[in-house]
Amino acid sequence: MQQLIQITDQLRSAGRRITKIRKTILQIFLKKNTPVSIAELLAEFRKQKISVNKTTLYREVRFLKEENLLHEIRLSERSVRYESTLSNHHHHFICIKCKNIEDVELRQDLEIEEKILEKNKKIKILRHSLEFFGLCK
Amino acid sequence: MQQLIQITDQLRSAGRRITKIRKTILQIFLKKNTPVSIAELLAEFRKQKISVNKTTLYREVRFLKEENLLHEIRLSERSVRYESTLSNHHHHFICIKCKNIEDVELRQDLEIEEKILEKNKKIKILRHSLEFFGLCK
DNA sequence: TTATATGCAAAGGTTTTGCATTCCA
DNA sequence: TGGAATGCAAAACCTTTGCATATAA
Repeated sequence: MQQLIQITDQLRSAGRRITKIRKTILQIFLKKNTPVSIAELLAEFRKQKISVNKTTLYREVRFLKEENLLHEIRLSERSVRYESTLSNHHHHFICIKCKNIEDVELRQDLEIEEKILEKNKKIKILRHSLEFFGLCK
Repeated sequence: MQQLIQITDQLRSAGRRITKIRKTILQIFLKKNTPVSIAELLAEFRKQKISVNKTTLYREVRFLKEENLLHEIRLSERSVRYESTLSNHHHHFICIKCKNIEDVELRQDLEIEEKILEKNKKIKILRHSLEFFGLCK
């Protein structure tokens, strides 16, 4: 996987180590295309029979966020979710019944609206987060 | 306040009581135009020297949400925020430095995009949540 | 060999629950 | 008077912290 090598090189040159746990986390995020919670990460580790402490996962995920490799998403649940920053920019559709999360893309994204807002309000927009809620099936 | 009378009538005819606490909560939400957290509600009660327990606030806010009078917003912080459903549909801009929240409106909202998504994905969209993050001043 | 990564236990912050009591219609 | 609302304490849940130990480079 090209992306994984690129990331591990980046981390290594910043003096970080590529441990089994860190590599597994990166692989999970590169494989999944919907946002992942810590609980789901833990479950995936259990499934792969790799032992890990939840504190480590919390710490890792925060670290990867600081490295700009993950970003945070808060949906209508307590726990936070994370998603790889390497996937194309997109939004989410969440089914309020089955809680399933799907990626969605807009035909035309929000750059134009952002430019207008920046000008009118004299602000600088760095990112946005857009979620649609409804029913699937 | 016209809106308050309308709401209290609605609640009363559903067999609910208009207590001082409930009325105060409603007034706070009708006055504020940005999303309010439980901690902020508590502070506002203290300011008005009205005694209230935080459990009551959590319960009230959930009740008002079930009555479709409030809806929930999750920004990049632990606690949930609530906002009156009676205010015009809008989005939010959050300054990542000073944490200030501002209402923003799009020149053209997302109905068209929603229709396209509904058709392409065979889903039903009920609502959306859009937040911009950046820097103010 | 040494800074980085991990595990464990405990603490912290937010939200919910159970139950007894109060109070509005 | 009876159902609704409230308060209080404790529990539940998610996340962070402190510190000791292990480990990759």
